[in-house]
Amino acid sequence: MTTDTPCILIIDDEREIRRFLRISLGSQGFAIVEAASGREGIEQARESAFDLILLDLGLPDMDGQEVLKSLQWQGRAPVIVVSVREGEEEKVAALDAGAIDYVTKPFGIRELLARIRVALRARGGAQPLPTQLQAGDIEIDLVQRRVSRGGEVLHLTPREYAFLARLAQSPGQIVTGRQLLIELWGPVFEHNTHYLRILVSRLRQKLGDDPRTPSLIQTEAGIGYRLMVEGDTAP
Amino acid sequence: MTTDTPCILIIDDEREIRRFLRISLGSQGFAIVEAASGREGIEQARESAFDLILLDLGLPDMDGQEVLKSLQWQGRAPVIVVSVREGEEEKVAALDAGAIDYVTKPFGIRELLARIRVALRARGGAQPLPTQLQAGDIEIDLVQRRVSRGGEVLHLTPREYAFLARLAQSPGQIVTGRQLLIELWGPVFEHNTHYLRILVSRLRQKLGDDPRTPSLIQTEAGIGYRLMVEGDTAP
DNA sequence: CGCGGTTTTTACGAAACTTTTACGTCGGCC
DNA sequence: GGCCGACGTAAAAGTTTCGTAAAAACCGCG
Repeated sequence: MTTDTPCILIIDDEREIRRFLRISLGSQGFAIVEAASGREGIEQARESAFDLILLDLGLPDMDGQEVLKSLQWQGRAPVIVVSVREGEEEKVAALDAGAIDYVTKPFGIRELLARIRVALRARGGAQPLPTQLQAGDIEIDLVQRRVSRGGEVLHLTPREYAFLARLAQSPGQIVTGRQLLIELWGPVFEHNTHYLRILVSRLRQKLGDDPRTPSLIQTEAGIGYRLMVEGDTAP
Repeated sequence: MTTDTPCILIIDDEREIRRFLRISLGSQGFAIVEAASGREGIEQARESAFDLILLDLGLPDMDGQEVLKSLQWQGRAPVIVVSVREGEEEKVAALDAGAIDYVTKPFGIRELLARIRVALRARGGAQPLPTQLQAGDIEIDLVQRRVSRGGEVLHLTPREYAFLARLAQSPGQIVTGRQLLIELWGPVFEHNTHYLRILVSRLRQKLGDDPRTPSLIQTEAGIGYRLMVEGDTAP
């Protein structure tokens, strides 16, 4: 369940809403399962484990409170209620019935996404290693601001770390030399490409990466650099 | 801490709001502590453990995001943001900065109470924060406000202890010099970096830590400091 | 007021980091 | 082959950041 692609169950009877959510959430890297009725939703939730459930309270076949209650079992996924009803009593009832959040339609998708992130953070974020990625025998921990090689901690200068962290934020993708210069030094330094070469040289030495056959920091001549990673655990 | 009377910290500059919340929440059996400024709030939060923090983003002395960031250490209390600003960007920024909920003023007190119950409910399953940690032959007890070396209690000045305690609250992580200055001295002292150097120098002497090969307080030049603790190499 | 403990100011040598400078390498192309 | 451009490496020079000591200002307290 809590793999690199969080799985979300959407329980809503309106086809349009489901479509909207499926597209919006899907583009954020979530796996989506849909249910068009309370009965179907409860069934789905029983059958497989989800990381989060989005529940519309205004379902035709069952009372929202009933559905909420049915979703409360051990090891359940957190439920965010999405509803047209703004009444305070509704909200209190839903929250006290086990929902962890209540969003009223129409809602901003960006806010909903942020609240989903909160819910997922609260659920799996208890572990002390949320944003960590591996590339060969190199480990990059963006929370602890630490890079280690085979368990041994490496000491990187601020610039070196900033460079590596920037590449790590776009794992596997090319980052333009120009972009790196602008982001790390400022727009004025856009053309000081030799800064990058020196930085990369020192970094490769510290990381133990052969520039002839680089397995970590790859040079794309005339373009920029890219960080090769394996099975990245993106946030 | 998590006894039968949950303790809530209210950070808001408006006296009326504080009064209203104190009465409303107090009648529900919560213990209330108030802070009228961001700085005071951060201090309170650092000194004692709360079950929940209610934070107004529109504080006069500090930027809301700054306060929120400063409240994000290990074993922290969940933060519910209370704000007059309705903008979606504001909400997203606050939620992504670590808040677990965002309520816009004016709010219904019943809804706020329900959301508080949700937050406390979620916290129940959280891991107990380490109030005592070891680093080499140094022992730090955050409850008793005591630091000892090989069983012998060390005498630290208030500033020295505050510094060490702040590092201890994010064990293994880097704490920015800027952040330390803001949290220990106030936003005005953001650039007095030499305060930190002097403090660290005296601390290392007392703790018996060689600055050339520090095993306790590690300097990350240009960034900040980090406290090395037992088993810090992330599993 | 004077006192002990603490914080802040002041000053300077040492260390770390960045930038400059210089030179070597690889590969394409006339 | 030899020139050229893009890249990699090494070491020196320059700049910023650190660590430490000592003196001065501050502060609560008897």
